[in-house]
Amino acid sequence: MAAHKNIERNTVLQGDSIELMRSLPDCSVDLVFADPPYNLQLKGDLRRPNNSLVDAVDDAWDQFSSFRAYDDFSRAWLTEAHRVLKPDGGLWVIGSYHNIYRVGAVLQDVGFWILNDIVWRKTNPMPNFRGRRFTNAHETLLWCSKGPEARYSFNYDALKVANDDLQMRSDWVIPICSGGERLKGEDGHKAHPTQKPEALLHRILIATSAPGDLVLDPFFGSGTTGAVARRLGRDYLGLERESRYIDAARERIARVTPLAPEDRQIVTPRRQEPRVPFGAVVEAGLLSPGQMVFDARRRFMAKIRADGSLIAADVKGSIHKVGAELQGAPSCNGWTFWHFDVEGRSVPIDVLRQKLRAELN
Amino acid sequence: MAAHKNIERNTVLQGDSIELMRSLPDCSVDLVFADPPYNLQLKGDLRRPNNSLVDAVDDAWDQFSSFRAYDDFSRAWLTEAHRVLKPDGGLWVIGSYHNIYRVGAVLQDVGFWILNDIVWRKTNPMPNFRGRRFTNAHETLLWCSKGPEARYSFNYDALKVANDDLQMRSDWVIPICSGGERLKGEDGHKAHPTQKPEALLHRILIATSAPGDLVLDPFFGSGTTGAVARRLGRDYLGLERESRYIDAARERIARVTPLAPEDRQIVTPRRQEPRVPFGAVVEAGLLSPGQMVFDARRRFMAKIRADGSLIAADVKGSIHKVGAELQGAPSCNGWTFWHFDVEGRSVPIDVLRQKLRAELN
DNA sequence: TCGATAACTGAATCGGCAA
DNA sequence: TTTGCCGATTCAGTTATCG
Repeated sequence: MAAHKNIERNTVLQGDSIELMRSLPDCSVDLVFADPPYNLQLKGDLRRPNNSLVDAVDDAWDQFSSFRAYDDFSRAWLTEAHRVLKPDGGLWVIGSYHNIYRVGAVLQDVGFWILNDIVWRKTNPMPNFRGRRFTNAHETLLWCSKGPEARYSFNYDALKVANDDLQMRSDWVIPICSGGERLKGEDGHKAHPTQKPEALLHRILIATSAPGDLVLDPFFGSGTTGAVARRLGRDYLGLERESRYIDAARERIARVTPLAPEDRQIVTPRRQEPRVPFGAVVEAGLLSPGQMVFDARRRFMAKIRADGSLIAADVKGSIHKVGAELQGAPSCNGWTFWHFDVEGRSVPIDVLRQKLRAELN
Repeated sequence: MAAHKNIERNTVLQGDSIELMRSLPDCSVDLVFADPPYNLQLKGDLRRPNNSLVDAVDDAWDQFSSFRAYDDFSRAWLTEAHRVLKPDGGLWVIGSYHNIYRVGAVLQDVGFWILNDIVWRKTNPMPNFRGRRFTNAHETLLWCSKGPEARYSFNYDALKVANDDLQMRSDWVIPICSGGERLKGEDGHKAHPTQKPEALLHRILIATSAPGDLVLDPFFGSGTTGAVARRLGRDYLGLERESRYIDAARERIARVTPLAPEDRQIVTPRRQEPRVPFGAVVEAGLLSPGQMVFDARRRFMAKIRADGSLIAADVKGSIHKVGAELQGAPSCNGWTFWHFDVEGRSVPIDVLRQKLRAELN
């Protein structure tokens, strides 16, 4: 067996993912997040009805000669991921219908055990311009443990609180990565063709890792995993072949401010409420972990945490629960109770739900 | 090759799905809908495509042998489905994370071409009682053509209209089958463990079949496919092993009232409207040779000639070709690009085509 | 400076028919 | 089998431009 290096944390290694993984020791990472090439098989150009050209993913790294070749590639990196993962660790893989059925079958063959498949429902997908199919409005994530009997970590209560005390479902509604979050090169063009939204990684890391955990991303790309890991106090190790992506990722991660430990804490049990969850408001960046909220008359204050829970003195939980307990009331509608500051004016957080609701539906 | 029977329509055949499919002729069905089992008792059930028995019984019952056995089963029925399907036919398969990645990989291996994966998002899924995973709130459907170059039928316009004039997306929000729709046995218990909602089949049949089409369901179960096919004026052929399910399904389908042909009509696909050449508009005197047409913003002008061609400076040809060349675009729909004056207002020439179409019926 | 409007963009397996 | 032509086809945004 090859000599395995100790892992240096919070770095990006340049090279072939599979070879680099072979240099890592057994059972050394807590979580793997992988966004492998999708093997899109695009033929000609595609134009919008207004004749503009769609900027397709036609990079060499996404080209495979056959399903067989793609399966071999998948088996190679998934085998290494399995070896490198701690016994109680977790694996996440994201893909589309082009590749996820290949990847899913191979990861089962390699020994991983699927815990859930998660659907990322995009609020703003690209339309089907020719009207030949359904709008391809989602991507799929597979969440796995190391084997059928393996233990795994899942912060059930944190997610439930972030989801307004309802169990988090297997379908997640999150916009695609665009606007200010999207990394641009010096030419103003997108720095990476398939940058993932930070909200997606935020939910994944909150759900299935703890502060101090080591997260391996073998297809690091623009470094979304690293950026969110750093913000949430997780360590990361990125593997990436293209130096231009590595440069962009390093710069991006350096700009991230890690949250204070108390702001990334998660809660202990409890429960109830309706649609657009407060956690989504936090994930969307409309409010930030660490930011304060208060009631209309400023008698009570609470601090927002990374999982979408609130904390005030000895009370912690959902926006509803914390509001109720502070008032000594049996219940409370946190959406209308809690406010935040916009240029000195106090505004109920419900406006953010309405804003998000408009986006999500 | 075995002698293949002619297909009797709107019946349920009792027996092993794979064997029964082998008795059907090549290229004889328009659509396959399959809800394959995945809780198989791997005891002598499974046969390879060559009809040999899978030895899952004797092997140590491990993950690998069970996946292999399930793959063999999937390959066998998907191979037959592919053979039996017409060249322009479609395939739908529904499954959950337990089996859909096996099925998806095998159907690609067998030659099917994935057109979309569809997420059936359940509004009322069963909660995760132990709180160890995300609420499993969806199932996955795969929609395929017979191959990468194959044609397929898709009623784009009907779906768009049904969706408030927005393209139908790949995520469908549909409640699970319960209440009055759920078949009950004499004991009051559900008659079938995985009865699918009729709303799901309704959308599938409207989207990818036409009245009179033959729909094959090799795992007929409670007969949802048959019931919806009958209501929508499609023919069905069900295959099912268990006689108790067949009895329930036949009774159920007999109670269905087929829609009147005019009620199952869908919007006329715009692509299928009768073709009207621009020359016919000129011949009908709706526009005159010598008259000028121009684009909406009056950046380009052209003159109509007697043969129904346009001329602008050094460019001449069809309404489409001249529009494309003037814009420097690869193509152009001349009907919507070119306008003419009616009482000072600028109107696309497409209104004249529609007028002519109405006269021609 | 501001509001209205135009232009641009996103992991996309995106024609059919006749000659 | 290949070529050429007809003509059908987009949603939710963000950024840039114009008045």
